[in-house]
This record gives sequence, C-alpha cells and structure tokens, in this order.
Amino acid sequence: MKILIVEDEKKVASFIKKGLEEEYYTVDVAYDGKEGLRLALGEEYDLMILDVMLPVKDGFSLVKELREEKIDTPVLLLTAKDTIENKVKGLDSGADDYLTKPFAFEELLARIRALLRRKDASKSVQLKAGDLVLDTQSHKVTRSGVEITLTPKEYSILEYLLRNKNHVVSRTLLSEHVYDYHFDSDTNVIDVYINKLRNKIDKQFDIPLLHTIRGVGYILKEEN
Amino acid sequence: MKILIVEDEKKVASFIKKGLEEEYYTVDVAYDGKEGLRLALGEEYDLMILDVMLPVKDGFSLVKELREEKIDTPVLLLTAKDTIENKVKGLDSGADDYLTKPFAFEELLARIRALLRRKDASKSVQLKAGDLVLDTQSHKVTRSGVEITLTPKEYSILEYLLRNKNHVVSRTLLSEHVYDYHFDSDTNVIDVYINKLRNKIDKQFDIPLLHTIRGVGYILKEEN
DNA sequence: ATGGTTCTTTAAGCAATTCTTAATAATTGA
DNA sequence: TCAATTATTAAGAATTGCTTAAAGAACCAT
Repeated sequence: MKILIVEDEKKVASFIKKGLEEEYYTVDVAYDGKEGLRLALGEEYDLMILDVMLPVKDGFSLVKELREEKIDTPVLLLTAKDTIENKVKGLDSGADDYLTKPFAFEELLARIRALLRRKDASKSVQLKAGDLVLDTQSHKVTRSGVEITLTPKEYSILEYLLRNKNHVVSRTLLSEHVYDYHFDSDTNVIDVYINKLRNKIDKQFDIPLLHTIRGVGYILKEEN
Repeated sequence: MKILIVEDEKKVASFIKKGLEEEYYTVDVAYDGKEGLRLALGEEYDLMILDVMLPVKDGFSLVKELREEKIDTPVLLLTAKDTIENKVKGLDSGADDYLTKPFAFEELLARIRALLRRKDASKSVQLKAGDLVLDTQSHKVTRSGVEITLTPKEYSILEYLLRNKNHVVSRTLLSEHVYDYHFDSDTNVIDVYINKLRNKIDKQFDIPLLHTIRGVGYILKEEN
C-alpha cells in the first residue's frame, strides 16, 4: 500500500509519514503542489493525502488536474478550517474525503482505511456461472476463454442475471435494474435483449446457461 | 448462527470469541489449520473466520480445500499485513472478505453481518413433503432427486398445497389462490390440474402424496 | 455541425406452450 | 345399486415468448 503525502509543513508531513509507516504503509512525501503532481503522475499510489494550503499549486487544483488526467486514486484533503465552502469546494474538486486540522492520528487512520476499503470494494470482482465470466472491472465477458462483446444494455442485463445466479429474475426486476424508473410494462425490450444475449453467450455452446421460466422470468444457472 | 474461528493466537481467538458470544453468536474455535478443517467438514457453520498465518495448514490452503469440498460457507480472512499479494491470494483462494490486523472489533462485526446478510439473501426457501421438494427461488421441483417440469398453474397449485401440507384444501381455496377473484364456480379446472399434477408428481412413484378427500377437497400428506 | 456507425426500441407475425372447456369414464359411499 | 362426485381426455382458445426487421436515438470521428 503506497500513500503520497503532499504537505508543506515539514513537521506535519513527517509526523504523518512516521505514523503511517508504523502501520506498514509505504509513504512518499512532496512539499509543494507541483512536485506532488509530478509524483502522482509518475507513480501509482493507492491513496493521496493533500493539504489544501500549498505553495505553487493548492490542493483543490491538484485534485482537479489529477481527475482530468483520469487518475482516480482516492484523495483525502487536509483543511485548516472546516468551513462549508471548503467542504463544497473539496468535494467539487473531486476529493473523496477531508479532515480538519488539527486531527487525531487515529482518525486519519480510520479514514484512510475507509477509503482504501471503498476502493477494494470496486476492485476487480468476477461474476461467474459455469465457464462464463464477467469482470466488473474491465467490463469484459468471456465464455470458456472466448471473449464476447456486449453492448451496454446487454452487459447490464447479464450482470444482473449473474448477480442473481440460480434465482429466477422477473422482467420487471430486470427492467427496473436496467432502466431508471417507471418502466413501461407493455414492451418486449427485455425479451429482445434476452434473445440477443442468448445469441452471444449460449448459441455456440453446448450447455445453455440462460433459461426461461414461463410466466415468471429468466434464470441463469450454472449446472443442469 | 454458528461461527468457526481458526486462529492460533489464543488471546486473539478468545477476544473474538467473547465478543461474538456477546452478540449471541455460537462460536467454535480451532487453533491450527488441520483442526479447523476437521471442524469445518464435520459441522455446518454459517461463517468462518480464518487467520492466514496458522500452524500446520495456512488459511489460504484451508479455504481452497473447503471450496474443493463444495463447502461455500462465507469465509473472512484475517491477514497480518495488508499487502497486495495477500489480497489477491485471498480472493483467489475463495475467501469472501478479509480484514487486516489489527482491526477494530466494530469493523469485524460489520463485515460479519454483511457476509451473513449476503448469504441469507441467497438462501433458497424449500417446501418439502416426503421426498418432494419445491424450491421457491429457482422454481424447481424434484421428487427423490428427479426434476419435474411444471407449468405456472401447476406450480402455483402445488405450492399452495405444500404450504398447507397435511391440511385439506378445498377447491374454492385453491382457485382463490390460483386466480384473482371472480371465479366461476362451476368448472372443473382444479380437478383437471390435480390430475395433471398427479401424473407428474405421483404416477411414477410408489407412495402417492396427493389425496382426494371426497366432498371436501385435496390434501398433500408426507407420510402414510 | 455532418454523416456514418452502432445501439436501442418498437411492433408485428410466428411458434410454442399452457389454459379451459366439455364430454365421457370411473369411482365412491349410502 | 345408483346418484353424486371425481378423474380423464382431447381439442380449440388464449396466452406467452421468440424472432426479425426497421425506425429512432445516441455516439463518434471528421
């Protein structure tokens, strides 16, 4: 676990660094915004802790630039005063959490863990049914190793079916999941998509995974 | 709710045990991997908490073996250091979640609850009568292991009969359950369906489950 | 912006299954 | 035994699901 600290007050920086190293984190430190950006772009960190008041480039702009560069590493902002404006600005800029100075180290640790956990949760989860694999991270689907290209809607439906593997899912539930709300109930979109899905995931394979439960809905089953 | 802890540090083990017992869980403890496996294979647990560093057999291998034995009890791994390798290895081995030591008991509890909830949701509700099983999740019906395919109405009637197992159910009640309201009382649909059901669930078996109570209705009985 | 491409949705005809009716056969109990 | 009740069967009606084609929308690159 690699963490970047961008903080100009050397005492604060080394205090955090030492504390985190005791928790087995690997820590880099930058003392101004520009240097922080350079490091952030060059290395892959699991988390960044940024002071808002920084020489050369402030914390807000730093997060913004990172986000524009598609770097979505969790960011924890350190603000001197906890003002509403700071909060709003912080969240707008793309930070994930913020902490007001002075803070208890214990609290910093808790927030770091929370952010890292959140990240983990969205990390590469594979949904499987038999030899069918859907990777929620890369959005890739394969069956017995063969890659299958799905459109967004097809993917969304398959994902839901996989998350409810071995359970019958009604058309209503499916459309509620795939569409926002209030779904026009007399349409056969779902049927059409099921058909398309079948063509892609079942047609050229021996064992069909997607089954119709007449009068009820559809089920994705591993076995049998 | 029964939980198995496999942890060699006695202090940690008893700390968790005590905490969980205070939350009304039933807790077993094993102090090494081999003993853990023995318990896990012998008893049915709702959840297992495994330390990764264990004497005799480490946590990873333990999960792997359990999964190979088709035991899909949720597993929470306890790891000493939070390294990327540990995470990857943990997920690969088939664990459901992991927690880095040291941890707050609060967090352990939260994760346990999350895992148990996940399991509950996917728990299938089965209605049984003798060797006849109806799974309300997959809508699958079997008798002595043989799968039986039912139409929606047949299924609906059988479900109702099963929910009223060992009680006589009148035709009126049955049709009220199967149809909305306004049921034309001089029709023999129910009789027809009972006949179809019998052909499917009783005909090729020795012991009939579905019996007629003349002048009253039908009854599904386990025994006799 | 523009045109082309892909994705989404609708609608309609077809196929398959399921439902219902009704007529006849079988069974039951007084 | 015989009247009432229940079982069985088959065929037409109704429903449900599948498939296709084509129109509409969204997206992308020029």
